[in-house]
Amino acid sequence: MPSSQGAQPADKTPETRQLILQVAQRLFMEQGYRPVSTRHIAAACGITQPALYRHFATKQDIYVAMLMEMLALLHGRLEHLVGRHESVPTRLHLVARMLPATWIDARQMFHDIEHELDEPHRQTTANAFRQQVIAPIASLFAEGMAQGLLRSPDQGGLNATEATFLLFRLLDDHGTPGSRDRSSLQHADRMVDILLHGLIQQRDGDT
Amino acid sequence: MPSSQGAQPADKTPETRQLILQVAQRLFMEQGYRPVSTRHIAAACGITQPALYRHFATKQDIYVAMLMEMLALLHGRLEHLVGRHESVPTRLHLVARMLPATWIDARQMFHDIEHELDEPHRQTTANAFRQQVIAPIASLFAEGMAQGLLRSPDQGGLNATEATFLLFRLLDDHGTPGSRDRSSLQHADRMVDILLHGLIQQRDGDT
DNA sequence: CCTACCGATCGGTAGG
DNA sequence: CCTACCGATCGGTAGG
Repeated sequence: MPSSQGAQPADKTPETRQLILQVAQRLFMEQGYRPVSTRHIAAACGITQPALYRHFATKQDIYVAMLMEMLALLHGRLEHLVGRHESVPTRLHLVARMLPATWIDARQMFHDIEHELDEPHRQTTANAFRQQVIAPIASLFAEGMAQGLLRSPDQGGLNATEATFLLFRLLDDHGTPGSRDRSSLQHADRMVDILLHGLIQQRDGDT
Repeated sequence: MPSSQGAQPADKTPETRQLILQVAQRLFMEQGYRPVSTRHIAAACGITQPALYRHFATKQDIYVAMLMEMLALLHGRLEHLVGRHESVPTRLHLVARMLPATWIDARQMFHDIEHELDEPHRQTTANAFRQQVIAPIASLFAEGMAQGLLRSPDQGGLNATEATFLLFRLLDDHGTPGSRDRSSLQHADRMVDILLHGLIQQRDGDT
């Protein structure tokens, strides 16, 4: 009996892990955490469900590992945009235009992190999100405040981190009617414009 | 055999239905749709789970009935505030201050409506929400545009419905750090102020 | 990497 | 309004 070490046609493959993460990303981003069962992921990978557990200890670990890859990708793009030699508003527009393409559905993701992960996994993802995504964007807002361009908290504005979370809420247009035919680039530009200038009519012409 | 009509100590009670809705509202608003099982609701009401089905055909029906009561309450308060003789910005502040108290967690509710209800129930709730909540607030934005106070879509602004959804997204501060010690009234005022004037520094002093 | 299976939980029904 | 129970699905494990 000691001939069964587990060496089928494709066992312990190191690339299967990447396939799982790829498939999991697509499914989790489309449907959220709960509705995507470990059996769904396995089937989409062409393996059985228990085989998943040779690469990840729990379903939560699959989700977190996938999220980490997404955050790393996003971080690279953010650093690139934030470091450009452009005005703060211009760079805010660039960031806002890039985010929805990489991000897909931030609202769903926040919901899953809050409600489906246990405390350790929640801590891990929250920290990574803060460092890789929030921090770069917040530095942009901070720069605008240092220049006197943006209102600081004591001038009726927000601190840099609050402003960043607000930007995320603005960009999230799921459930808004008419969001289908509007291009996401137009929407991003519009939201940044309103965030900067507000809805009140500017008086540079007449009324 | 026609002696079993079902008449235990407390059967078919008409007030049990109200108790169920009351309990369901508390649980659903605290935890969301999925985690609150029909057994939880029944236990909190002091009855068994199958007894629920004497008052509601499905779990979704409980949720929708509860939502309808909340929307009706909210509608009354909105009509009252919107009809006041105050400026549009003042009434927007009043509405923004009232919403979080009645609403609790709009993000969770939207998520549940989208992901946990089937198409008929989703339609029902979406229509009620649009008519009882969105419409009154949108009329306020429309009034502001008619006065030339707020930017219309062709002036870089939003139409009244889009502006209303945006207001909801602004008021939703779940997950924002520091949202614990900030009073919800302060937060509401701040968000309306930013929605109206933006984050750009106004030049009415120097700089 | 597989087959087989566990314990738990769910919404809902049968039958009285 | 109750007891008892159904069929389905879930995450995860045993054992090879």
